[in-house]
Amino acid sequence: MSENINTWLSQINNDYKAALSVDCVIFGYTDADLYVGTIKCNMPPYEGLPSLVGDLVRPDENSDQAVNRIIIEKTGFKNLYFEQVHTFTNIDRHPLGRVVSIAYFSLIKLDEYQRAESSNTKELNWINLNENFILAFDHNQILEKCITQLRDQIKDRPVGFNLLPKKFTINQLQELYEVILQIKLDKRNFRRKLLSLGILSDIKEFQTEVSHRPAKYYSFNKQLYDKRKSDGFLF
Amino acid sequence: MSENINTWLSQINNDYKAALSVDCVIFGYTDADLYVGTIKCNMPPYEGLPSLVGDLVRPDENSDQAVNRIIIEKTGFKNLYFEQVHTFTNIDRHPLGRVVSIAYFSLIKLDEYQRAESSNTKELNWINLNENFILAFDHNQILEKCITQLRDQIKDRPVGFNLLPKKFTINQLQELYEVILQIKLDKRNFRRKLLSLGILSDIKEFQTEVSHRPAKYYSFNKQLYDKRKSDGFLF
DNA sequence: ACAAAAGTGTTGTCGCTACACCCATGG
DNA sequence: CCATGGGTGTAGCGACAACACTTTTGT
Repeated sequence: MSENINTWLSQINNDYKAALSVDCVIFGYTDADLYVGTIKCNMPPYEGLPSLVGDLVRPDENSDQAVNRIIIEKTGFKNLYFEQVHTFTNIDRHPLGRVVSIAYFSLIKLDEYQRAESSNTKELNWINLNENFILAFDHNQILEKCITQLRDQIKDRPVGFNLLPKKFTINQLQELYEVILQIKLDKRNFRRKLLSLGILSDIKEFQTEVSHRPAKYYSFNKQLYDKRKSDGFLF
Repeated sequence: MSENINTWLSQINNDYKAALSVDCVIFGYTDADLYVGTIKCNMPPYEGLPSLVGDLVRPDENSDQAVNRIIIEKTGFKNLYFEQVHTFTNIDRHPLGRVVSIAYFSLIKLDEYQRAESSNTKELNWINLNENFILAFDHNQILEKCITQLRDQIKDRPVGFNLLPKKFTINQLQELYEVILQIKLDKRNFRRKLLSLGILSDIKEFQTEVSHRPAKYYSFNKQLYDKRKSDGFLF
């Protein structure tokens, strides 16, 4: 930091301060498509446009806590996985003054969201990422960065596992990869690869009430993952 | 953002604001080792400890601009490549109050730094990353995150090229990789791999005044890189 | 002629891709 | 018994790792 405490104390006042906000890119996915959850912006000059879900970070919380709060508020999900992506600091990014925004992404299975959607959760508008659309503020830019990051991450980190229910089938995992990366994967190769990583636990459960051969459920084994990570690499 | 402008306007005052700072992890490398550039902290309770180079972001600049300013101040290098890594927001991370810090990393060849070190650049203390040491504030944590990021990045992005002089030899590039990743690489395989990427230009120049066979200089060809990136993947 | 770093090819292995059919269940 | 998605094996190819000697320059 600066060499002099006094410099600090004086600078830290007034216009050296900024409002701190977080913006969440909440991805929602179905069998076929990837969406982003938005709300309607009511601030000129962006009135009426969709915007990402965000809020100011309160004085008594850090940004992760703020994100957690917002996600619970908007989706009702209490332990959703999320990651910090990038911080946007352009001086004119917000009409009301200097607002710095820390961008996060998260991901949710859309039919679970709809099933869970309860009395008190505010409704999100889901926009299909295959369409073109304009968001308020610099939110298109934020969204782009988050999409890129999500795609990069999923290729060499088990982000996908954090994003699925505790138990899932290999095919569900594959669908998630396909939707995120927008490519078609080979069933056999995908299964072989993922199982060979040795980070999935066979929990000896099967689907029920499906009108076809029931699939085996697996869960993500974090211990094995951490162990393997400390040895060498992964994926 | 929030649904109501008034919410915004009122909240944005007072204790909802934070001081905004950047901290730079300036890596320095030699043939054999990787270092981090530090200054001496004079703020209790961390007085006397080394700390990362950082400063407040001024009201008229964004965080990238602040980083650029700091790097020029401390190293004299005008176009050093740098990247944003992560933002640290814990409420008690700074003794003087709420200071949010955006972490960046950069990288410099140590002998160039020493050669260029001029009258007006403040001196940095270079700490070898193989040693154990304690930094002021949460700077050890910031440093860790930056090291991880640098290692991850270099594996699948041409970060390395941005970090070298405009013209460099393949062996210099290899040394950089070896120092950063802390592994020994095979000369032939490295050369083959890098040349096969097709993003290096042979600039038809050779080392001079070396008492051994002079090496060919290459430069990073950004056009080729961008082209290749838009086709498919890379590395 | 010697020291010092630059530069060069081949072979085995492992992981990825491509591809088509049988299995278990519900209706 | 039919429809639906679950689950399996193999062969060819390409990328990566391992490995030692010759070349060019300065002294």
